[in-house]
Amino acid sequence: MGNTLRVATWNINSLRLRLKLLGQLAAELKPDVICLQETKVPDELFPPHATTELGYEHVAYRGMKGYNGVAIFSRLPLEVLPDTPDWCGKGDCRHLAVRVATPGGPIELHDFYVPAGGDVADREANPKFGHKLDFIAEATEYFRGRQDLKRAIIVGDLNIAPLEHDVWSHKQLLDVVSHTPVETAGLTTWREAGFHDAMRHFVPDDQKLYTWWSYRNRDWKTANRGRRLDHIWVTPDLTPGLRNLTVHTEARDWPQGSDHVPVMLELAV
DNA sequence: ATGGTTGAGCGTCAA
Repeated sequence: MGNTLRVATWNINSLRLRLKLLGQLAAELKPDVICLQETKVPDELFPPHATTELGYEHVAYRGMKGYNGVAIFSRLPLEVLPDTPDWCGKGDCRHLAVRVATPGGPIELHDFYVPAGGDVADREANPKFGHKLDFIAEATEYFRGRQDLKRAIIVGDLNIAPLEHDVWSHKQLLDVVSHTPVETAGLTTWREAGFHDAMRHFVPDDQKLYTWWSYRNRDWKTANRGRRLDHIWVTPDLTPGLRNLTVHTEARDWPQGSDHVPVMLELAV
């Protein structure tokens, strides 16, 4: 009934290396829109036919050499939102916002790749951690300034696992970047600036939910030391339309796969 | 406290 939209998000960790896997994602989940992070490809080297060959006629990307990079593939027409902030003034290709033309009206979609923050959870000792906290604070202020926002979705690798059961061991990860109290509080404050956690809408807070398993565990499935670093948030007006969530865990076993797995939300729009 | 692995692209840096 009505129009449903299937929105997927995936930290692909190199677009060019995993084009075939992107095709597998498209075939298995059949998303209408795919948001990618860590594409690691400068715009001038973006594979020109990658999107149309997969059936996505509309594409937007913002990439740079070596690191970062975001891209959005869509079956529906896209319009890139101009004048989005240059977060922390770094020009580092961590955000892309588009307007997706759905039959039910436009949806504003934000694709984020939040800084990982380095290894030491101290902004004095580790500037990368400070950058992460500053990025979160800027994003919070930006969305606080848009209190009227409706029909909007935030997806991406936010590099923070906010809840106790978003990590394999809450106690053992309290000092580990991605699950420290200052980060989880910061991410929650950002989300509460106007969004609902669409993944936890489907999976209760007391159940484990992961989207990332480190490459450094040889047998990731047995160890199962995962974290929920990837997120999908929606504005409250969209919550009655939430229909289904897929965390495509089997993608962690794809040959030469990413350390993140795709997540897809289906919602009536 | 450390190490474990991966990708970009050729130094290491970032994750």
